[in-house]
Amino acid sequence: MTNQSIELDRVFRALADPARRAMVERLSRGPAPVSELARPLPMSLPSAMQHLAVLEAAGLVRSEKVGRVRTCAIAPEALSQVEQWINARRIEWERRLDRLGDYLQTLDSEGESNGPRD
Amino acid sequence: MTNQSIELDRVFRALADPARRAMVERLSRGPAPVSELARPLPMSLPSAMQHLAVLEAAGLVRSEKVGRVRTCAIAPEALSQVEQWINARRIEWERRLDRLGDYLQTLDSEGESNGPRD
DNA sequence: GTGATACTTAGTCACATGACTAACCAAAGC
DNA sequence: GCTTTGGTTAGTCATGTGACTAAGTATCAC
Repeated sequence: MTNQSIELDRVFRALADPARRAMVERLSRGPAPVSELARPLPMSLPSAMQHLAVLEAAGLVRSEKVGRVRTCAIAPEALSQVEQWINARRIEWERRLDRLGDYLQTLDSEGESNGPRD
Repeated sequence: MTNQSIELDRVFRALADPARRAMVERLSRGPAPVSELARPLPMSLPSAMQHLAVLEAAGLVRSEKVGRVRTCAIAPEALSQVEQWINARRIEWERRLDRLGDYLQTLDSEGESNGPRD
């Protein structure tokens, strides 16, 4: 279990909740205080704060308190990790499908000439 | 709570586990029977099957049983949903940062000419 | 300095998750 | 046909998650 893997765990898990995704969506459009993030959500403020804590633990959100207001902002680096993982998978299966395509085409050519043409 | 959102929940949640990601990684390289997916994992076969069920419920994996062997394959469509969501967020914050950049440049120009030049 | 505002902490509770063993079913192999 | 193999189901259990209320702290506005 690498550190890499544990971070991915946290990021995927953090995004696996509509309330938390709503917060990320809001923050993608600019920084906001806790109360503004919590207001649209159908839950109490403490519950919303818990979600926020999950996002911060995953590195998706940074926040800073000034006076009595905590302002939150998105931290895009964490998302790029997810993108990289997905891209790696896509590359693997596309390469495989290419090989498969080549193979099928080979079969096809062999069919035309009624045997391999080496 | 849209259907879209519920699907995203399931996909993110499914990927938030190293055992399940390992299965997806394996299947990206080609189809495999249940036992091959389970073998490298540090858990019993029934536990592995449960993980597999989560992946299937999320639409990330399809499987078909022939004889006594169930062969699993990746279903790439589900992953593209995730990609789309992440891209949408990136577009939002990049647009915002562009606007911010423009604004800062405006301030800069105003500084040079010592006032707005309209 | 008193009250409202903006969080924060603590404590509780229901339910979901993820692991296990044991037992079971059905197709192969001999 | 009996055994092995590959998968499945059932039932149990510990832990994690996500919600709440109540109460506390630290600013800010007057």
